[in-house]
Amino acid sequence: MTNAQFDREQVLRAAMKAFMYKGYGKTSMQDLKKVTGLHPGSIYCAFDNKRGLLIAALEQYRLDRSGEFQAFFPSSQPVMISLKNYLNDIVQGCLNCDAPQACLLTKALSEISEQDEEIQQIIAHNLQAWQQALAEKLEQAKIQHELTTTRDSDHLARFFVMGIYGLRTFAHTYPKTDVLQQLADQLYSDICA
Amino acid sequence: MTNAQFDREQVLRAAMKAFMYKGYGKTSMQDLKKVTGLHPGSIYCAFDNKRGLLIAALEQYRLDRSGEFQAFFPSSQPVMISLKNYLNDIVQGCLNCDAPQACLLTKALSEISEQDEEIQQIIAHNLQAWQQALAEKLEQAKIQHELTTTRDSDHLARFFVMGIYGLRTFAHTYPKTDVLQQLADQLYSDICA
DNA sequence: TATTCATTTGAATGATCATTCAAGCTTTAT
DNA sequence: ATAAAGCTTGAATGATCATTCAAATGAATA
Repeated sequence: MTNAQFDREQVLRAAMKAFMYKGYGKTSMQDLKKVTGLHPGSIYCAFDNKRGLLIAALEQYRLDRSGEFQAFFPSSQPVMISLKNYLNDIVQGCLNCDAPQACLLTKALSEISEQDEEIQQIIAHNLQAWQQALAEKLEQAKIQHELTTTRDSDHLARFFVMGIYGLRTFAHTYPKTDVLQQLADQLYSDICA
Repeated sequence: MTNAQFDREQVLRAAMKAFMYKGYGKTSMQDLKKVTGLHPGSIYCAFDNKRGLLIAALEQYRLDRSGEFQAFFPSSQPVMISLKNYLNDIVQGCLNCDAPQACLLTKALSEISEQDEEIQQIIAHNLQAWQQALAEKLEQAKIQHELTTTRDSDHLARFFVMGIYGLRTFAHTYPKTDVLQQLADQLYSDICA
């Protein structure tokens, strides 16, 4: 019943990419067959159905992004420097049209939120975990006196993620480096103030 | 060939609502038949096809929102008061689950952007027109000395719309009045600063 | 080598979709 | 009242979709 003949991570990353590019609804099983190299039967055996594949891909996305996030914050470096690098990386990601232009989480959230409560919960939970991780970094920055503000770390983190959601949407309408960078810089300095 | 036997605006608003709720892809012609009260043949006669109906609905949405926007800024009232009211109204809109939770423009942008260049252009154009209208209001506020900042009105307007995009996405993950209001207030005061 | 068992495979299935169109109906003009 | 024209109607069409399953294949054991 279960199997692991194929590279699960590679399959999930291929599915992720397809879902990000076309959206969940418009990604057909034929598309998924093509990009994963798996035949329909194998996909159904491993993930139950298309929805199961999305759920597994969301989990892989969470793992990948979580690792990526932590890698941006080495203990050897001031937190706020890392945060700026992280933000700049997101700006670059918005401009790189070939790769995942949008975040899988926000893309899927926008598409599915009204239709599938369970998936909405998964996505909301992942986004909140990301926000919480950011809040922890900001709290650490406050403790290390890199960041001096009376505002609550949770409050700051919420505003920061809101800004990034907005930045990604904005990039869809106007993908120019300088404007996006300016917006990101403004967001960063509003956090510091 | 052409006809106007039915109430075009009413039909387009019904279609808008359906597209906002289910998304373009998942809204079937049967759904559209149900909500518009029009038979498939009539829809094809009036709008060519489903895509044509979307384009017409986007135009109606632009008209509706444009009127709504201007109504928020009566000349009898300070611009910045109107802006705050407008922002608060958006916060309420994010919480009103029954009605268009999301903006049709951003919802369609997220779903269609990679697939249909022409529709992407229409949406991007509409969003930029909205941003431009905001920039004009901010410029007016500066002239009337309601707003004292060295920052460019275009820059401010971009940051503002970015914030609203982000607010709407945030609301999908965490639709609590107080948190959204706090984020909106923060956005407003960051514009003023 | 022969046999058994699990996996892979892709064609078949049934549902749903956007779109079309010919028949029926209403309206308008004479 | 009659005829012509256009509009409404919803069943039919052909394509595409997610999903299934029986046959083919390969691996493992004896």
